[in-house]
Amino acid sequence: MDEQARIMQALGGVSLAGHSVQGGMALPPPHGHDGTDGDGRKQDIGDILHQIMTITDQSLDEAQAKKHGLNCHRMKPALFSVLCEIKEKTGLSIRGAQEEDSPDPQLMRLDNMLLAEGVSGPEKGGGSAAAAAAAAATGSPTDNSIEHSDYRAKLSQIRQIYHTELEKYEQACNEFTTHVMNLLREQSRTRPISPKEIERMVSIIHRKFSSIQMQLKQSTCEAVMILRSRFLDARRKRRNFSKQATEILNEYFYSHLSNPYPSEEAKEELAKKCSITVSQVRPHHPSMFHTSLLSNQTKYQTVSNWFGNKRIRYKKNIGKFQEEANLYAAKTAVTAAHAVAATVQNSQTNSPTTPNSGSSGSFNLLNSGDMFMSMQNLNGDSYQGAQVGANVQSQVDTLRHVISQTAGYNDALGGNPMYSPHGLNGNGGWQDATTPSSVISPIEGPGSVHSDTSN
DNA sequence: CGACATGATTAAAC
DNA sequence: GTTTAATCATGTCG
Repeated sequence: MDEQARIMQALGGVSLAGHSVQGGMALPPPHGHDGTDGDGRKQDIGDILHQIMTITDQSLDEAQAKKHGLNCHRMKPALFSVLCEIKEKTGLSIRGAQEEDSPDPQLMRLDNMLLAEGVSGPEKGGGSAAAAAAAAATGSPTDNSIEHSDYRAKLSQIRQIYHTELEKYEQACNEFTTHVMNLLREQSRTRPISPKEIERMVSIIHRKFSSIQMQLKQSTCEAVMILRSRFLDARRKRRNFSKQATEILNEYFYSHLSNPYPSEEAKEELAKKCSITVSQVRPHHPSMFHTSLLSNQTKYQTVSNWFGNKRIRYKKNIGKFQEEANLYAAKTAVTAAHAVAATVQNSQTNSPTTPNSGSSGSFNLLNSGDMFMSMQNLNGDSYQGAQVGANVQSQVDTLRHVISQTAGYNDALGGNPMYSPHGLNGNGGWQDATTPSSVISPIEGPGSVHSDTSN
């Protein structure tokens, strides 16, 4: 304590001497007081500085009183201008030290992640309640959709926490900033503070708070990652499709046997019909943070998987799928027959058929005449497919199958194929559906198709 | 538990 | 980018 006082004393002396306080500075006129000797003045200044330096050690009331005393002190203006001068001289170096804040790449990465995951972006779908409602709305809410809504709920929980925390931080930051600004404004009465300085202080505070926010963002990202990895792990456990779903997929497959490559629209339609939810959809490479940016190709990956597997497995062992093929062919044939009847009626009532791709529930036919032609020609194996649209082709596939059955060639014994996989060419690939130049002869050697059940 | 079924993943070809 | 073919990993059934 003694030493501090001594330093204070020395400091006062030096600074005052160095800056010609005693000379031309705007000191209060000496005549106002009786203490006109230099020593007394020095003592006075030393006292003031000492009070300033030790102001933080005192209680609030005491400090307040001292502050008031200082503000009213006759030496105050003089000290103020001295401080101004010192500041002006040292200000340059401070200003030079100001660094430009560059956008933090780490922070940007975190922001992008949170945005991609829908944590920081605009609320979509109305949160978990909407997700649950959507899950309930689908005819048969599968386990997957429940799982998915669970995921959504958890995500929205994280989202909520993140937002409240962020808001808290922002509020605290603002409060603290105004507090500091008030303090500085208050202090500016005793010491010179430029607006630039206040600005700088504010930016420092903001930087500090944003570093805290970054921690929040980081931990939020981690939480999402953990949630996501758990969710993906859960999905990794394969779930078989519902019976209805496989039925729908099989129906499509066997009615498009000549070209079992559903278009994107068809896949979408099938996915919808099968209630294959997004939870059953995942990017080809299950890397993090991509679901919200799913492209169309990956969107119906599950349907594509199914068709890929089906094609290869069907081709590998057609014999094994005979029964299934017959079943679905017969099933679709009924629908087709109904469609034919409907079309006949339609053409009679002079209503033109409008193309309605993707809706396998209602077939579109060019006209009834063509359809009958097709059917007749099928028996004669001279069908010209080029004129017929793809949707008709699917019915042709089915009908041909049925007709081939009723035509009575060959028996169904010993696993012999009831109909030949006409869409399949000799090389084991599917022909182009738009140009089924000629139908494979039904009198194909049974050996060429039935063959092995070995694997 | 083992065999088979089936959805997903992968490399390679296109 | 898609598809094929092989393979993995899990579900299911007896």
